[in-house]
Amino acid sequence: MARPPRYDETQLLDTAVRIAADAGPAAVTMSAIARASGVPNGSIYHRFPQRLALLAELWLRTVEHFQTGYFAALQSDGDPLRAGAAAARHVVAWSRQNPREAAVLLHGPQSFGRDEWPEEYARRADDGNKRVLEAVAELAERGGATAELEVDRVMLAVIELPLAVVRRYLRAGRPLPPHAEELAERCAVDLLA
Amino acid sequence: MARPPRYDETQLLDTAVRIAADAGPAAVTMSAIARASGVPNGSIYHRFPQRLALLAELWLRTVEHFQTGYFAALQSDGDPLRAGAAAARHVVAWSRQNPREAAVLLHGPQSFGRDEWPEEYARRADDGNKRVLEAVAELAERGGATAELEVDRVMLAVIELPLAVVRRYLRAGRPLPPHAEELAERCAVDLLA
DNA sequence: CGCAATGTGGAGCGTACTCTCTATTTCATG
DNA sequence: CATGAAATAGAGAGTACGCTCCACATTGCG
Repeated sequence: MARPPRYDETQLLDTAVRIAADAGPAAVTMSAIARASGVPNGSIYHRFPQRLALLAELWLRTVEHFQTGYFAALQSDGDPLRAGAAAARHVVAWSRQNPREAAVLLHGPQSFGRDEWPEEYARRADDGNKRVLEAVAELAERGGATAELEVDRVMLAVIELPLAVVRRYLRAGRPLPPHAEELAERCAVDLLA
Repeated sequence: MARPPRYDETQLLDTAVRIAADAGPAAVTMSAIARASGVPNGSIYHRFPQRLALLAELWLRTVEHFQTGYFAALQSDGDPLRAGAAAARHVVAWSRQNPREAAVLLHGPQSFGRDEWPEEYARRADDGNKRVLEAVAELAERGGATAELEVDRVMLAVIELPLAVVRRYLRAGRPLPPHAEELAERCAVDLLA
């Protein structure tokens, strides 16, 4: 016995991602989302109690979307070298298929107000981070890397380095070249070997 | 026959760098600089005609400061492998000595309004970029790399990868660990070999 | 000392943004 | 059809920021 919702969070977050990718996180204002989506100002506050909650959801939705595929790639192969290669390749491939979400990822949580998020969101972000760190640490162990410097190198190979490849092109406003996956995978393998 | 200046650009830019490093580029407002430096609002506009000019100078001063040492490292050795290793190590060492400026570097020019800079500043930024690209391309050539994928790999090894090492720690708010230089150099060598 | 030249300092205008508040709309149900 | 729960819509209060303006201060020089 109630009026059905006319807008949903997804629609608003999609608009917010588009704005963030095109004009940076600072441009993701409630007014901008209202203008771009046609949803009135007040209706947005019906879905998100405050701007920081919207930014937090925007970040978490994006990073969690990324991580599902990333974990799958990391565990796709028993051989740690091949698993690492698959993970590195996945980062680039996913970014190619989701360039706007990739742009969000590259900005990092701080740009979306991470330090002022309500506890609940901060915890969700920490959990996700922890899962990634554990998965990569396990990969390093399977590969025989134990020293801190060795683990750092694995982390670099399967996360930071492929992201650096993506960043290099997206920051310049250019699309990813066809050989980007190849580049990231080969470099990752070289660092892991 | 005139009143001597009481404040100078350096003082204001130093404050701006501190704010940018601690709270992000968006926090670098004219009001924030005025509050943090004790220089009145109006006096800042005596040095910088508009906010974007200040942001542009902040970015350019930082990146040019970085590049002087970087070029020296790139040309420090005739052997391309050793030169690349020195460059990678320099990126980390410089970031360790200048953590706030390094934080600025990691944000990238877009975060400082690059797309809306007056022509003059945009050109200066382009020139600096071009010099770096040329220097790295020359290094790649000396190392026998000619294919586009090979040049990209060199670019990754001597710029993006060491920056990724720095980013990993600074983004988390932690200081660079003692072995960071070693990590960046070894990984760079592996990618160059 | 008076003058010209340059720098200062802070009040304040216009704008944009976050968030609130409330009248209004919509729909399942009795 | 009347009712009430849930959602909408948009005006507007409060705040911060970019930038302007101009009365005033500080110097070197004649």
